Parts: sequence; C-alpha cells; structure tokens
Amino acid sequence: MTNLFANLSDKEIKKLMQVLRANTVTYRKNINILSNRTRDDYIAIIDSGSIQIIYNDYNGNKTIIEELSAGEIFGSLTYSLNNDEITCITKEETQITYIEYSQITNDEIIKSDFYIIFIKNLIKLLSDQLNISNQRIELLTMRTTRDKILGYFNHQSIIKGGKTFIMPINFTELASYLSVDRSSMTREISYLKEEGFIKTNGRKITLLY
Amino acid sequence: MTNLFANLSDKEIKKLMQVLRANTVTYRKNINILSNRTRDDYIAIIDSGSIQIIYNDYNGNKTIIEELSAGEIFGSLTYSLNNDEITCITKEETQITYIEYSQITNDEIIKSDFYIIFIKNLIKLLSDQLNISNQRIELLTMRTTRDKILGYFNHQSIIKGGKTFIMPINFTELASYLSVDRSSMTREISYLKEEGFIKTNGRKITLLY
DNA sequence: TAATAAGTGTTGCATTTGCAACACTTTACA
DNA sequence: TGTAAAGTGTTGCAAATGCAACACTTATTA
Repeated sequence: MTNLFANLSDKEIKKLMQVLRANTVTYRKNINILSNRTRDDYIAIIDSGSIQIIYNDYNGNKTIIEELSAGEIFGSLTYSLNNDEITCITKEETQITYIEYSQITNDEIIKSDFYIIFIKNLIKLLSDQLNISNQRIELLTMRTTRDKILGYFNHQSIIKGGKTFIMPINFTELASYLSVDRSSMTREISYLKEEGFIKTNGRKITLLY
Repeated sequence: MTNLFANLSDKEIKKLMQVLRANTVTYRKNINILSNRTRDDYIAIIDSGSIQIIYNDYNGNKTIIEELSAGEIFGSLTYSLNNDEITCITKEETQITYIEYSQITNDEIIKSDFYIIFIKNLIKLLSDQLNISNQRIELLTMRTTRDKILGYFNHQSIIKGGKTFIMPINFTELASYLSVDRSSMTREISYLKEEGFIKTNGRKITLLY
C-alpha cells in the first residue's frame, strides 16, 4: 500500500477513504486515464499497476516523460495536466484511487484522530516526489552523456554506500531516464570501461575512481 | 511575503513563526549557506534575495541546476542536500527563514486556529514547486534544442493565452533553463525565424504555426 | 519447451551540438 | 555620464550524439 496510508491501521485507512470521499477505479491496459476526468484539483494514487506520463508534441511526436508505479502519486498536485499535451496511459491493468484536493481539509476529517498522521504522510509523499524530480533534473542538466551516466552511477554509489552496487533499473530504462539514445549510451559506457573508469557485470557496476 | 503565509494576518504570521520555532538568517552575497547547517530535515524559505543550487562534478565542474528567488522554498523537503555534491550559494544579500520539519506538527501548533491554513499553504507550496520541476523535466527530456525551444514557447503561449507573448526570462537564462549552449540556441532560433515558424522582437515572441 | 518479446552491444554515418572567439548592443551603477 | 558588466547574434570547427540496422542474449509466456 502507498505511503499515504503509512502508520495507519486497515480500519483507519478504510475510515479515511470514506471521510475523504475517495473513489477507486480499475483500468485495463493502454487506457488514457485522464480522457474523461474533470479539471478539478485531485490527487491520484496508484494502488497497483503502472502508468506512463506522455508529452504529445506539436507535430504528433510522443515523449515518455515519466513512468509511475504502485505507491506513487500524480495529479494536479504534481503535474499541470489541464492541457491536452499531456496524457497518462496505463501500461498494464492498473488500479487508481482519486481524492479531491478540496476534501483533504473537509470538516469531518479535520476532527478525526488520525488527521495529523495523514497530513504528515501527504507532505512526506509530495516531498519525496519532489526529491525524485529534482534528482532527475540534476542529471538531465548535465552537458554530456558521459556526465549523466557518471552522475547517475555516483548517486547510486552514495545511496548504496559503496563503489559497487546493483542498478535498480535496466540499461534501456536508464537511457530513457537520462533522456539519451540507448545505443549512444551503451557506446559511452564501453568507452568508460576501456578507459578504466568503471567495471560492469550485468546491472552490477563498480566505480574504479 | 511567501505563499507559506498566505491568508494569514501579520499577527498570525508572527505567532506562527514563534510556535514553529522558525529562525531567520541574513547572508551576504556569494555565501555557501549550507556549509554549517545540520543534516536535520528542514524547510528553508527565501524571504528576499536569491540563491543558486549548484552541482559539483566528480572532477570539479560546476553546473547550476536551479535558481530560486523570494517566495520559493528549498531544503530537505525539496532536495537531497545531505551530500557535498550540492551547494547553495547566495547570488546577492539574501534572507532565509528556517523551519525544522519536525516542528510542523508540534503540540502547540496543532491546537492553533490557523493550523489548517498553514498546512494547506505548505501543501500548495510543495505542489507548486513539484509542478515547476515536472514542467522543466518535460522540456529537458526533449531530444533536440529545437524541440526544447518550441516546447517552452508552446507552454508560454498556453499560459499567456495567445500566440504572442513576452518571455518572463532572457535568452541567456532560457539557455540555462533548457540546459543547452546559448550560442547553439540562438542559432536554432535564427533557423526557426528563417523557416517561418516564429517571429521575435526582443523578448516578444510570436508563434506563426 | 518452443516461440515471441524484451534487452543488450556494436558500428557507420549524418546531423546536431558545444565550444571558442568575435563584434555589437543594452543595462547597471560608481 | 562614462565605464564596466551583462546580454545578444554570428560563425568555423571538432566532438558528441541520434538514428538505423544489425546480431546476439536473456526473459516471458502460450
């Protein structure tokens, strides 16, 4: 279950959902989930499955900006979704819970015992998402593919606490995350290996500097 | 004053700051404001002035990731600042208010009348910042300089509600925002003008498509 | 387990881009 | 108001990158 409900019992979660007037929808694969929603402010929580956030170009090109999976949130709190340049497509069967933004301070919930916990969870969730976005900006602003790769590896190394670590995503996904051509990225990684900066074995990376 | 205190009277703001145990610091120009802070979670609000968030490369290069000015927030809620790769430098004399994250749910503030307003403001602020970050990611993930420029112009056009608009930043700042070489960007804009996609007059842009 | 899909690594080539070095204009401020 | 600083536009060139087209390996699943 998502962090929005951390430190709450099943019973409290059930109550919370009710008080928040949350509603849950299940979508099949490849559904544009925003097509028939209103423009009101809302929070969408991915209960299960995953979605892609796609930018539609002025001349029909599509760019995958981001992939979100279970536990993550999106909606007007995280994206300006009120234009037709952005679409959200389910990658698989996906269950989503919607909460109207205005409900998070309704009279009933304010009085409840677990309101502070819920608010803290929401702030934490937004904050985490912001950290994730800013982390990615940090990499995307780097000039060269080499810098992006090393920037990513470096960050992983810090997180995992060692010069050797296992990448949490595959190389195809990494290329997409860094927004570079996959084959160019592979080429650059080969150079890095030749020049003795790194060693790789599948997703296992070792920094040699 | 920042949005964190929207819909609150001066008196309430003063009380709030006190209850939150907020403290305000003024820095001179070119000061590394994180150098002597603890690693605890905190929110930093820029009261006046501006700062740059800078990434320090593995071999000494510096990349300006972002510039923040009055009213904006940063801190552990928005950036992972607990490593020495990131530094925050004041661009001018800058006043910053710090609030410990743990204080936002302390016993005293929870009981206050204006707590709900404060919480809504905080969530709004985080949410706005997240929208700004995600908006930038949308542009940074685009393949070519041309796409980034048109993506930016397009977005401005939507915000301003017309094919003609005034850019809120200058071209040098735009190049930095899109993370492309300024001269390459100027070249690409020239091509766009030649090919009849756009017209420019200083910061006034007109889309012709 | 056979067949299909997804992921990886390589390479040639054209294009895009960054870099450097200009000249020129506009803005800031002592 | 004069001078320095900041911003703009241009261009040649080298380097980096995207694209396309492969072959090959590793999952996935009917």
